Amino acid sequence: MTAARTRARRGEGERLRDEILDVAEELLVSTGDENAVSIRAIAQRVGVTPPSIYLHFADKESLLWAVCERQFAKFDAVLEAASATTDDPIEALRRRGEAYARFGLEHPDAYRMMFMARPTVADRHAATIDRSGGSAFTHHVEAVQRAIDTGALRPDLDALQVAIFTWSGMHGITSLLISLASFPWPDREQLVRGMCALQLRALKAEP
Amino acid sequence: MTAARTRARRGEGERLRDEILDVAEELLVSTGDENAVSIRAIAQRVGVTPPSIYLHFADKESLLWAVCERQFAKFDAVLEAASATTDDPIEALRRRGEAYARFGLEHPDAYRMMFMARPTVADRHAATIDRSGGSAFTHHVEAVQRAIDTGALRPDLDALQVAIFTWSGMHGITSLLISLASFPWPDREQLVRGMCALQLRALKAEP
DNA sequence: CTCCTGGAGTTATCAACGATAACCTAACCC
DNA sequence: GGGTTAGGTTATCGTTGATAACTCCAGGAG
Repeated sequence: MTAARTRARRGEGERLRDEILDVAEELLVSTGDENAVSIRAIAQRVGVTPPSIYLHFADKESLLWAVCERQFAKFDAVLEAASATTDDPIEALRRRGEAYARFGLEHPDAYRMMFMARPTVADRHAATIDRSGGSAFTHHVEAVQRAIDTGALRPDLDALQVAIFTWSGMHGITSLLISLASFPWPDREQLVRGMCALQLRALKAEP
Repeated sequence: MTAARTRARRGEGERLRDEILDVAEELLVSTGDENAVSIRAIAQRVGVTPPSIYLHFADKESLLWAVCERQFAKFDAVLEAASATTDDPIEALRRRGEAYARFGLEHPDAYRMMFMARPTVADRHAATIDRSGGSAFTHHVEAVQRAIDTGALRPDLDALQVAIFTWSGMHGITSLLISLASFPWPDREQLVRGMCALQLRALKAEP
């Protein structure tokens, strides 16, 4: 189907690994259906036979987690970029929150893999999560800490707990919007902004 | 494997349907793995051959949604019971929230089906959701409205929006705890209570 | 130039899954 | 007591993830 691949040279085996990841990612976003990402579909698109995949990935799950790892990097970059557009630590938190939801709604399948995966799956690949998701979470905790340090948020707050709460809030609205498509939601943007505002209201220092 | 079934009498066909649902539910909670709930596994446990399942359910998805419908009924009952233990509308909201999280954490697979299903799935069975999940949501909106009407929550709030926000918040913490099992969470109970408190703080009327 | 090692990828095959078509059969009604 | 039909079964299909065993060819050693 796809143009015949020329066999990779010695030591160039890694090339196929990257191609597989590219195709898997593209297949995921273009079809918008995780089930469409089958080992066979990937192999066909890459121009290779299914067993070749297993030369580079232990199983399908590992492959999907490798894709996930890439997404985490993008995700982290997007949030960091969003919060870097302002000096106000509260405004930075707001922009992080809105960017979070936007990322999830624009890449629902990636988001699903990152934050709504099966517990068994997450367990087996805990190391991957720690590496790739960990840095994004750390950045979030730091952003919260800055807001506490400057007195913008209540000083009695614990940055880690606040980070978890705000994360939960934005994850809640994002994942519900993704999963319950048939629910009669009001305007999405307004919901996201409202959720951000609600949480900040509870956390901001009294004037 | 299982004791040989005696063929159902005329008009008792529905009996098999119920047995299938019982087994599917039991399989889901006992294995804790949605993949373990295969048509074949169910059929074997019921003591019947796989095609018989299709006499009562159009396909696997419909079967799972029927299970889901039962869970929604339980879920709604649990939340209503929790909020009925107090007359204070704020306390009722808190108890609803904590009961929500407890239900999710105690029945993670059921919770996953109810609130974390695929959008395509949710779309095809939108009617089912509206019927079974709708009443639970309606009850929640009513609880919020009571709190607004008594002046416990800020009077400028819209009950529907507040219901969505509080739902999102509790769903956020619940689903993250379910999905990201390997994350180094602090104490679960404390997290859940903290999330409830945080949201109520933002919504309560000024003293 | 020849040999031969080992990295790269294929062919053949498995078991399990969801689903369907075609068939059987026991229960009930007249 | 014989047809009708609800309540199943047998046989089979296409697809999936996965593995064992083979082939092929680049490239270094002699």
